[in-house]
Amino acid sequence: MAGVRLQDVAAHAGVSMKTVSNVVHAHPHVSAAMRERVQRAIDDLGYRPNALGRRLATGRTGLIALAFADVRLAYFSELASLVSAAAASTGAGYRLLLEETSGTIEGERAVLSSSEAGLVDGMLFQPSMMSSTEVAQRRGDIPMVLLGEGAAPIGVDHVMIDNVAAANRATRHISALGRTRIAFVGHEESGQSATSTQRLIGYQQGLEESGLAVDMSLLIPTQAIAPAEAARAVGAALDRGLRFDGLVCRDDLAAIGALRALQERGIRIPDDVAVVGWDDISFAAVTFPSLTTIAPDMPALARVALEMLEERIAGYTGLGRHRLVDFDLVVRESAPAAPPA
Amino acid sequence: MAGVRLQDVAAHAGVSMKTVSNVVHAHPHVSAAMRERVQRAIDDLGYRPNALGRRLATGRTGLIALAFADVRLAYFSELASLVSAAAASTGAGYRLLLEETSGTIEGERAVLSSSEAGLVDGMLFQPSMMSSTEVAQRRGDIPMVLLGEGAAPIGVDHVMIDNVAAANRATRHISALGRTRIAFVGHEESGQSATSTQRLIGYQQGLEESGLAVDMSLLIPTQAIAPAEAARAVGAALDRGLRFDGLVCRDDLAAIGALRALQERGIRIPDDVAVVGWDDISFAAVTFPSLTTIAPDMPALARVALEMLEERIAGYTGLGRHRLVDFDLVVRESAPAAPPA
DNA sequence: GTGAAAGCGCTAACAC
DNA sequence: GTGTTAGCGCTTTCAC
Repeated sequence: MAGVRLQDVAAHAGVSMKTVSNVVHAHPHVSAAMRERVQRAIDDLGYRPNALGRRLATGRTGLIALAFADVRLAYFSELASLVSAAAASTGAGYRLLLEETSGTIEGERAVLSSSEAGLVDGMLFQPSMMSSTEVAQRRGDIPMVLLGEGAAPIGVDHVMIDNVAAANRATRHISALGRTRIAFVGHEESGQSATSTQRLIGYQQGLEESGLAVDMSLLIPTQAIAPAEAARAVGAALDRGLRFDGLVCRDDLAAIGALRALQERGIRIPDDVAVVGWDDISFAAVTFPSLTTIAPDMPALARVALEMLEERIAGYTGLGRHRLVDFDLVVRESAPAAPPA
Repeated sequence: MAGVRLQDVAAHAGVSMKTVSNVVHAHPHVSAAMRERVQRAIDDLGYRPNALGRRLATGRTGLIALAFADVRLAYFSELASLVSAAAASTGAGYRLLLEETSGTIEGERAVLSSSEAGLVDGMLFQPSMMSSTEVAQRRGDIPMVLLGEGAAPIGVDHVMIDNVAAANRATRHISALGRTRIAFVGHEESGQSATSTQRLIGYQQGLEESGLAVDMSLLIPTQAIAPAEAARAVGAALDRGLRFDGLVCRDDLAAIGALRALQERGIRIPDDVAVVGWDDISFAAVTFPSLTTIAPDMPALARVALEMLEERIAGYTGLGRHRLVDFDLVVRESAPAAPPA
């Protein structure tokens, strides 16, 4: 039955609204008899509290926005699922409002400047393009935690993994296999993201620590974050004669594309080229060969981000905190462990 | 500035709330001078209308729930992205609330019986387990459109593709390649879903129409909808001596797993076994070999579902409508087109 | 064209 | 323990 109000239940049970409210909220101080009487009225009428009324009165909506480029990217859908579960199991039982920015600056602006206030209690935002100054300007006063590699404004919390360290580790894993020409694929051709920049720095570090020279010709940029585009770029590089025996990929999507480009040309993985991906998306375990990849501790990331957001929602106004969560290198077939020395 | 109310703007501008409201809503009957004066006050104070107040007053929240098993499944994340875009571009500019059921009956119940009313204007729901009678009982009176293969209660709208026809088509595509032992993989071992049932019927039809006998031993069930599980099941079947030269997969996830199981054993695709998937998820185009697969017209599905939902939200109360959207067979490497006869 | 006032459904402080 | 009542911020009818 729609349109049954707290008022109606109270009238039906012959009590006041407050008493009904007490029963609905399982307040301790209600006599059993009263509780039963009210409950009967609730059931009779099929009463369901109206979320909006409650929310207006309490000022809390129980909703948090999760904003990122595109759910179709496996990394983000896995993040969304984790955050959704973590948010639901929090004390407040938050639900998730999904916001896609399509990775464009316009999309990101739209998400931040949505003219209405108060719809969500807070926001988890992974910018792709927006500078930290613009984030600072545009976010209203909504509690916010930033995800990912971009710099964070001074007052905003931020969670990420140490991308430089991870890329370094991936690169050294390949060099430990005795590979000496290690390429990198998947960074933007122009307008490079903070993510790519950090991973490239780590890659370079890894080469240097392995005693390998950095060779700019081994950098294979792509025009989009998509396997097909990575396949095209790697294929083109191979076809114009570029040779390498190891490949660090900006993400698993690039790795999957690279796998295809290599296999199409009869190049064996890992024998001829060892490949390391990034993100450990679920498909990484079932490609053939399966992908060795950097696995961010996603559950921790979701948890930490949500914890900080809850603190912000609760009123914490300290300076922006910067948290690193762990990562691991998951070793699979595309770049196996080095044989013991 | 937080906490600036319509009231405050009115006071600041020295006008009534109604006038401010008129300006905010770009009402025609406001003098230019007044409009400017009010606008200045809005800007001065940094006023942003509070979503909750508005929603309480209008009764519309501008939110719709999208409920399905798990966003991490590529089919669902692609659906979510499409629906999100379509919803945003609708007149009402709906935003998406993401609800995951984890494909369990408990999860589905939780989504339907969320005790609060009024949070969302309507709901798009793809049940995996719940019977149509239970859906009918549990959905309150919230406007709802069902997605997917399950039967719909009499009063509820429903969109899907013709699964029987699609499975038939997939099967005949393989038989047209001259294959005679065509297996099916990916249906549940027990507690079979409506989805699997319909696809199996179409598979059987396709065999019969191709003059092939149905052989129950060629049915390879899996214990979960996941590539790794399909790889295990197909691998086990091969290892115990099952032989087939064609494979219809319940979905692309099963197909990806099957690809791996076959390749691990040196079986060539499509030469030894032709494989057809289902859903045309983005990875289907970049596996090696790439997947021939059933491609539902997802944009149409999102559009039709949303249209019907909007009509329901607007008050339409007719009987449940049942809409089929188109599908196509996308031919790629894993099961190429038959050579001309 | 602009203003006053009555809700929308609920919560919570305060009184009984 | 239970009832009263004043909001939460906005929309909207109806006067002016």
